[in-house]
Amino acid sequence: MSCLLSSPPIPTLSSLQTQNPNPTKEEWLYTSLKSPKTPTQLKTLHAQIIKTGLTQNDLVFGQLFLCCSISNTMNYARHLFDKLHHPKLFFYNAMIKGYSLNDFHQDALTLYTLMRYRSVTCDSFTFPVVLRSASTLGKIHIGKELHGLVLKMGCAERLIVQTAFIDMYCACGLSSYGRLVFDKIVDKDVICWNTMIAGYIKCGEYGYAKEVFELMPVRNVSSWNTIVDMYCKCGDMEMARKLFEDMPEKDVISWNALISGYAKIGESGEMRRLFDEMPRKNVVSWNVMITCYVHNRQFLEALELFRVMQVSDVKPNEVTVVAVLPVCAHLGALDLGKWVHAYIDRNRVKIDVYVNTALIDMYGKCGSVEDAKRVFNNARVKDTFLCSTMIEVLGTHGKAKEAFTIFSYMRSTGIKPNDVTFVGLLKACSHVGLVDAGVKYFFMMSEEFRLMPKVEHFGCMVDLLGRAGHIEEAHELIKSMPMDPHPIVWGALLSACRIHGNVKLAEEVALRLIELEPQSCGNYVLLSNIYSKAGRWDEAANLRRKMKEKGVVKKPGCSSIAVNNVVNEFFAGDRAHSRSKEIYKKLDEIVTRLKTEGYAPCTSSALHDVDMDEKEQALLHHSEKLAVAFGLISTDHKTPIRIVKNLRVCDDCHLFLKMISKYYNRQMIVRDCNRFHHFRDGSCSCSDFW
DNA sequence: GTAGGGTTAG
Repeated sequence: MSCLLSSPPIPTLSSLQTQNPNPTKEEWLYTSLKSPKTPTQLKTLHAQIIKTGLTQNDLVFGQLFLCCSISNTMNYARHLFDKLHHPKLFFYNAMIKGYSLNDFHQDALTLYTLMRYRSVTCDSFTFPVVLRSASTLGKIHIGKELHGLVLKMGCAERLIVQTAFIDMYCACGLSSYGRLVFDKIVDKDVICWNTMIAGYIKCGEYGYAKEVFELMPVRNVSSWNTIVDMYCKCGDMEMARKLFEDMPEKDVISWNALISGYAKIGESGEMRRLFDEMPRKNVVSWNVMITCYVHNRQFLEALELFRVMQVSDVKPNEVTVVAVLPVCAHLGALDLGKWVHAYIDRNRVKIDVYVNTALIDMYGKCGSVEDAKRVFNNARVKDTFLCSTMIEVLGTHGKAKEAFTIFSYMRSTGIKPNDVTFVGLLKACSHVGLVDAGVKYFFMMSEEFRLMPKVEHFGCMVDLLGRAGHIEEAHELIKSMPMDPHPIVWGALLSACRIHGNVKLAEEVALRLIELEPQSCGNYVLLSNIYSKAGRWDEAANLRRKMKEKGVVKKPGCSSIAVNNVVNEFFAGDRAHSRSKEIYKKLDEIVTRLKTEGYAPCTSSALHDVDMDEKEQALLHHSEKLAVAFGLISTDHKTPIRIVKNLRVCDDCHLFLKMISKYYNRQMIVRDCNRFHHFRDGSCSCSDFW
């Protein structure tokens, strides 16, 4: 839908008249076809071409194909193409070029094969385009065949064709073949040299790249940029910096290359200095910066830069929003995410499969499955990533059946699942306890799709079996794993033991885990909770002493809630918020109210070795309780409260939230570190199973 | 020919 919005309208006759007072119908149509169109507009234009009798006019009709390609509607172009009885070479070229520009390289190659089968002779316009597709897909046999053909046809001397061969061979990993072509060329231009250098870099042969660079008789900015980027890619920033300083002239790409070099090694300080210093910035400069901040988990810096970018003279594009959306996802800031989505529509940012994937992930992680589904259904291009993301979202929200439907969709449309797809499916099964389905998918992976289960898949299976109470089977599965079980796998077994009260095995597993990752607090906390629940206070105390000795600090619980686009963070017992007084007052009121309804704090969740009263206090000031209290005083009663927590929700908070949803008649959506809880009318979507 | 992008087990 947003694609419809993003197409500029067809220019009217009057708007063109300012440049050309009397355009002919032909000129008018040709000009119209220069900018992207919606499918409806394309149909209208096609009808006009037929009406005007211009179907024989290669220039106008060919432009229609090219217009389809810039409008992302290659299906329509193909529909028109298939109606032609004997398509001319010109139309094959236009179609292949269209496919290639839209990155449908397989379609480009298939059409090329059809063309050969129909004995249509290619020309020098066909070769570079087909070569590009062949090299992108690494189809060396097509590349070689083309090479033979070109030699036979005698158009091998064209520099552009030669250059395309160098590129193709190098992209297929055969730099020595590329070098043979390169060496035979008599009048090499600078593009040819640059392609050879880039080819060596693609093959990881940096030494040769440098050698060719030094041999160049004339270098342009691109040559320097390529070589500077090469040093950045290897992380040799010293050399990159030296070359950058030596460059006779620099353009924005030179600066971007260097900045992204610092970004890659995480030196955000030096990156920022250069960014502030550069004379002119383009959209890539901003994107490199924002992406780097996101990767370094400097989310607030990323958002701030995105804000500054909007008042700069550079417009954000699809790459920018793909960088920013994960920030919303991470913060669970639904309103902010929705704002970015609206921004995309309002500013006609191109919506491609990356943007859609990021949107689905954002909506999923912000708790709005409905919005995620809407984006999925409207997505014109669906690929493995997009579908896997949708499956993952449905799974974490406990909608296993719908996740299976997406998987069936993938199978019926030929979208190949990958290992991540199966992680999503297995997770979906384990959240709702569908053991049989999980086992089915686990075996399907290798038997039907030739994907070997990785440690992640074993982790999911242990979780699935363990949660459903098949603890022994889960344990057996770990023992039978072909690889070393990652601590996460043992962790899955441990939490199963916790749910099903298997103290004996829990102890064994937890001690092993503590040995494996002595600095991770979670294992101590889990085991200590298990001891406390079993009334083994001494051992719980012992464990805490051990923790202290090893200098392990308990990761503080932190919950965040976004109100009016401001993210409010709360730590347990935190009094830093500006409305702290009101929040604690509200919390007192809630507790008093819920106690009259039968709420009794379940103190076994508290780790502290203190008396009952203090234990209760610590419990009552858990971060999610503070966040909920804040939500209740700062939003109206119809607004669902959305909270993101960094740890797992404890038993007590879970009960507390269920009761609030009933007695305060409030919907609450809580994302903990591994799933969603939708609280409503006194119950939770996880069925107390988490 | 050169800079920037999406999913992943406790």
